[in-house]
Amino acid sequence: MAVVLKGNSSDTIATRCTSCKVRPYSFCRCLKEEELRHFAGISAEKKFSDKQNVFLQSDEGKRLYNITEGNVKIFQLLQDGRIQIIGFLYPGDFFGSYKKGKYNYSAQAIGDVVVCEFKEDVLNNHMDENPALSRELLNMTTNELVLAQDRIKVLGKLTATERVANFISNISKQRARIKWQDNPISLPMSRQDIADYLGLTIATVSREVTNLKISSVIKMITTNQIYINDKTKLAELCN
Amino acid sequence: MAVVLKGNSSDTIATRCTSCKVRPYSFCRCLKEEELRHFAGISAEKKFSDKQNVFLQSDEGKRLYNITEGNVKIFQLLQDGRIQIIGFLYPGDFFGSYKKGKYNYSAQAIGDVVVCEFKEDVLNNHMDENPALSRELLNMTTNELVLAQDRIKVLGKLTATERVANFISNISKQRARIKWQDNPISLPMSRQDIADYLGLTIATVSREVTNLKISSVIKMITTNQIYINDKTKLAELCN
DNA sequence: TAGAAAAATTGATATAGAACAATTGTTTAA
DNA sequence: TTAAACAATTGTTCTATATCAATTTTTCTA
Repeated sequence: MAVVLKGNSSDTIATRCTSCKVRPYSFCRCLKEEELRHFAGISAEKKFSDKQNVFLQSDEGKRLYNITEGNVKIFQLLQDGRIQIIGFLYPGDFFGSYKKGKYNYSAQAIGDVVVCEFKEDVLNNHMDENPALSRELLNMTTNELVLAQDRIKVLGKLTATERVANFISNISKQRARIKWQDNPISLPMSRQDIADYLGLTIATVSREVTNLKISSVIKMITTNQIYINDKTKLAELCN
Repeated sequence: MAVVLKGNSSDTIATRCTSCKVRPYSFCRCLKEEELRHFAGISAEKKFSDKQNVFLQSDEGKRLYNITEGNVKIFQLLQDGRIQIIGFLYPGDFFGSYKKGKYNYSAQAIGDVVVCEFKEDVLNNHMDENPALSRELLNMTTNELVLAQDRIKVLGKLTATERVANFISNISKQRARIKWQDNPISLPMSRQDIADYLGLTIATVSREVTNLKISSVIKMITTNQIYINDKTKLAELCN
C-alpha cells in the first residue's frame, strides 16, 4: 500500500521540512527552525495513489496526517452502503484523529497524494514541550469547525442550485487562499463525489452544472475544468 | 438585557468558580485551584432569559461563553429569513469565537440561562501563560468538530425518520454524559427549533414523533417529555 | 487508434417531504 | 376560569429531487 519514502537520516529530514512548499499553510508553520529539525524527525513522508485509503474509520486511530501534495476525501459510510463525504482536503490540511485512538471518518486519496504522517502520542508529547503547537492546532481545528458549521447550513437549508453554486464558489476561494489559480478551476473529484459531498445525486449535480452553463455563469473547459464567467451572479446563487 | 451578577470582589469570585457545578464538564477543569482563583477574576457571570440573544452573528465577536445553567441554540440566518440551527448547547458547553473578532453564528437563550463570559484577548493571554488551557480547548473543539461532522452525515444522507430517531437518541446520550436523567428526557426546545435543527419542517417532525409513538418506541409524558420505551428499536431507526 | 469500459449527461417517472390549511391542544394573562 | 394567543398535530396537495433508464462523452487499454 503506502510507501515510506524517507528514513530518519537527519540530512534528508532537514531538507524535507525546510523546503516544504505547504509549510506556510500548515500547522508546522508555528515552529522555529531548530524545532522544525527535531519535529521532522517524528514524521514520515508517505505516498498514496488514486482511490487508496489512507485509513478506514474502523482502523485503530493512532495517526495524524498533513497533506503536502494532492487531494484527500474524508467520508462516513452507513451500514447500508450510503456514503456521506464530510470534506475534501487540500495541501496544507491536517486530518486524522487526536483523541482516544478513534477516527471519525475514513480517508481516501483522490489522485496522487503525499502526506506527512505523525504518531498521535509523539505529537502529543511534542505539544507538552511546545505550547505554540497546541495553539496552532487549536486555530486550525477552529477553522475546520467553522467550515463544518457552514456545511451544516448548506445541507440543512440550501436548494440543489444553491449547493452547487456554493461548491464551485468555495473551491475557487480555497484555491485563492493557498495562492493557486482560482479561475479557471479544476475539480479533482468525480461527479459522484460531488453528489456525495452535497447530499444530492449525480444526476441532480449534472443538471445543475448544465443550468449554470446555460445561464452563462460558468463555462466548461473540460468535464473537470470550470471557468467562472460571472462571479457576481455565482455569488448571488450561493444563497 | 443581560445582567452582570457579580463584580470582581475576590471572595465572591473564588466562591463562584470553586462551587461551580459544571466544572467537571467545562474547559476550566484543567485549572489548578490557585489558577482557578486568578481565572475567575477574568470572567463575569451573566444571565439571560428565554429568547434573549447572547450575541448576533453580525456583532463584533470579542467574547466567549461557557454555559453554567440552561440551554442555548446557535444558528445561522440566511438573507431570505431561512434559519439553520447549528447546535443546541448544554451546561458545560463552550461557545463564541476565538478568532479574528468574528462570530460564525448567533446565539440565543432557550429558557433561563447562566453563562460565564470571557474577553477573547484576556483568554488568549491566559493561554500563553497556561498551556494546559489551550490543550483543553483543543480537546473540546475537537469534540465539537466530531459532533459537527456527524451532523453533516445526518443532514446529507438520513431520512426524516432517521433524523428524528437520531435526535432523540443523542439527547438521551448527552444527558447521560453530564450525569443527568437520560430517560425520560425533556426537550427544552420547540418543534420549530427541532425542525430548523434537523433540516425538516415542523409538520414532518410532528408526524415522525407520532410514528414513534404509534410503533411504541417512545411514549409522550407531556409534549416536551419523552419516555423511550425501546432503546434497541430506537437505535435501529437511527440508521 | 480502435474498441471496451467507465463517467457524465439527459430524459421520464416516482416519491419523500414541503407547503398550505384546518383542527386540536396548551399556555398565558386578565 | 375563561378566552385569547400560541404551539402542535393532522389532512390534502404540490414540488424538488430521487430513481430508473437510455444516450452520449470521456477515459482507459490492448
